Amino acid sequence: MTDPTGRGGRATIEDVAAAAGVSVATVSRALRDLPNVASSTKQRVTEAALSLNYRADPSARHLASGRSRNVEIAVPVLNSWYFSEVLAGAEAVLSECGYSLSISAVPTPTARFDFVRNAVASRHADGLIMVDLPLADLEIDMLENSNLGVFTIGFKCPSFHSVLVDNLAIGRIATEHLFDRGHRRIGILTGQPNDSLRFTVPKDRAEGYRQMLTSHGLVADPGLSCSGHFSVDGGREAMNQLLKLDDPPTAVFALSDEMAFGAMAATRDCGLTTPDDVAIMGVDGHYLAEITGLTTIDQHVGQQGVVAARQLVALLDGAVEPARQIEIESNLIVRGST
Amino acid sequence: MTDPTGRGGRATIEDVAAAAGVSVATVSRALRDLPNVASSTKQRVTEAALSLNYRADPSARHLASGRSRNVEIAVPVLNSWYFSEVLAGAEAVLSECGYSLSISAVPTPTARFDFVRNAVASRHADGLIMVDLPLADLEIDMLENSNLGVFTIGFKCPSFHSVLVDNLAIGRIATEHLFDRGHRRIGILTGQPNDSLRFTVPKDRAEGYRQMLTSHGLVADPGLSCSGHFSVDGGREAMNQLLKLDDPPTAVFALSDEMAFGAMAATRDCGLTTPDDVAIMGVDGHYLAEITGLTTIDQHVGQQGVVAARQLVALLDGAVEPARQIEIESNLIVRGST
DNA sequence: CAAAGCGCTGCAAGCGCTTACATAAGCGGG
DNA sequence: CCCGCTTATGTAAGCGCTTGCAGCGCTTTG
Repeated sequence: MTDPTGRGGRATIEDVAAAAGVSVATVSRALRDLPNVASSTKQRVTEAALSLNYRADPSARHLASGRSRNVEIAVPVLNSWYFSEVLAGAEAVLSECGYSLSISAVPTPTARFDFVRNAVASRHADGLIMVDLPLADLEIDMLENSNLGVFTIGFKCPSFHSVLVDNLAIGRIATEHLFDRGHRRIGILTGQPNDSLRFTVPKDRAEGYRQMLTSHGLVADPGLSCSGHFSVDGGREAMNQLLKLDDPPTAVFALSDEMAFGAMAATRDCGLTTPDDVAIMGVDGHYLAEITGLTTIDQHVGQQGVVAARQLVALLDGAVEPARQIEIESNLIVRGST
Repeated sequence: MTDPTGRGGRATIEDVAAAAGVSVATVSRALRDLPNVASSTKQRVTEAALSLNYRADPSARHLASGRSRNVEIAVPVLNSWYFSEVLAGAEAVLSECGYSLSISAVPTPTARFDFVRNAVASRHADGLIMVDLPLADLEIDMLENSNLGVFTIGFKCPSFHSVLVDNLAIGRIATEHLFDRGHRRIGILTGQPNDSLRFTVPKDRAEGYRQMLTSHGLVADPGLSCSGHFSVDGGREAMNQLLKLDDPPTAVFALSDEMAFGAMAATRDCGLTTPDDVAIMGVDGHYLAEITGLTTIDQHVGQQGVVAARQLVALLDGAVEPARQIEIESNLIVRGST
């Protein structure tokens, strides 16, 4: 088993062919379960491949067939709960389907442009999954002309398939929940207005919030809205702003769980308690929301990665025409913070 | 710019050669800054490549040169703060150095074996980074005979280069800190004894804890030690055990921040407060430790990924012989929980 | 019984690069 | 002025696969 070929444990298709007493073409066909291979031959080849620990070279395969069986996933940052959850979901499906997964962190518009251009030009992947990276027109153009399979997660792009949550509904459900709890002064911690990432997400959720207030005959008080970075610190700072008000809100809707964590910390630092002095809720279904008692709206992040990967594989394997837009359901989880 | 070649935006080296009026060999050399290319020629080639948006096909390059300029990183799970932090650090360095990054989740010993075998046989990467995945002898054998560059993070493996923290010291420092705070009944939340992942980590940290107690003339009371899964829930359950004791510890050393989060939740659920009723500290430098006021030992996880990647690139590029074992410093961060 | 069809296999031409090796200039010294 | 050396470029042989096509032996059919 240890290095039978003397080439670093690596056997080529020719070694297998020699061992099985057939041509390389037959080996290739047998190992890929193509038709027109006698079952006795297939068995001999399979055994030879197994005993040589043969695995087809992905690069050679790519070069010859035009398909790399690799997909690349781009996220704004890697060290974030949200994106690692997506990654985990996608990886599970892709490895299961025999695809390899490359990752890239794409933190700026420039990096995004370079990423797209490189993906199109180098063609090292058959498909792309872009997570929370709204594309510029030029980038869309390049991708459209590239015959790469493209899926987006977290933002809509008419040219490509996408996996989405209904952020409008999320905003409404959250606000409704706080309203049901008796709150009438409901604040909101939104994302940075000109945040280059997660573009439409905060906008839509905030819009849902406004809609729900309106439908209850309330008006969205701009004074109760504070924007910060989509992060723990952003939430903390924004919350501090709201708590400084003469008449602060009795409940706050944070647009992400991490912002909500920050808000809870800010609240605690001011000597206030949750939910008595101020109720707080977030969105995401963060794994620490349970432990911190945070009410949240679970948007099944891992599932988004799973679905996108599954559909992308279907697209690349040409089995079925996958749905162009898939909505992942989200659901309210009520905990102590409200 | 949009699809000048009519081939999905993809130009080959031949297109560039034609555009620059030279042979493909010259293009290849010019674009890789090899010597013996006239600077005028190099410029013409560079311009042609730019205007065609040419990027060498990585697979063709791999096939021809034997080097893939790809590294693969294997982690037990992807959706975990720790591993995503490592990933982020490694990705930043690798992409900077022109390497692509493939990832694999390797949750079981079987998966690990398959991963190693596949990496060796398919040879799709030049190098491997194994994070917290102690290798079996057979796997070490395969890798040794494979001329893949191998780096390990979080565990020692004499055959390969590794990036480590001094877990013994971490255990000592943590215990010392609690001792300094006046605690004499110091409990510990350790990892599962037969946890197939993060093998030696809990063992070493617990050993440091014991050493420090001993050096202060105390004995490690086995009754104050409780093992659970290296996770929030694991910490919570283990802490619940300790709190049920007739004479519970006044301070608890959790072997990871996530366990500490669980422990804090358990404490709160019992109506006790931190640090007055029981002090708690963790290890990691988790991004939510600050917000939760958790005293921790920052082990600079992202930095571990950075260093491993940087050294691996040096190894693969053959520039310098990288150090075989690199220790990342860790430092105590004192917060409200103690 | 010849022709046609089918199942299985081999041959060989690439896929887009890299890299030995060959070749062609240009240049200075004997 | 020729030889040998250096420098710049081209030629072509792969790298390890896939795949269109041809070919072989059989069975089926008119």
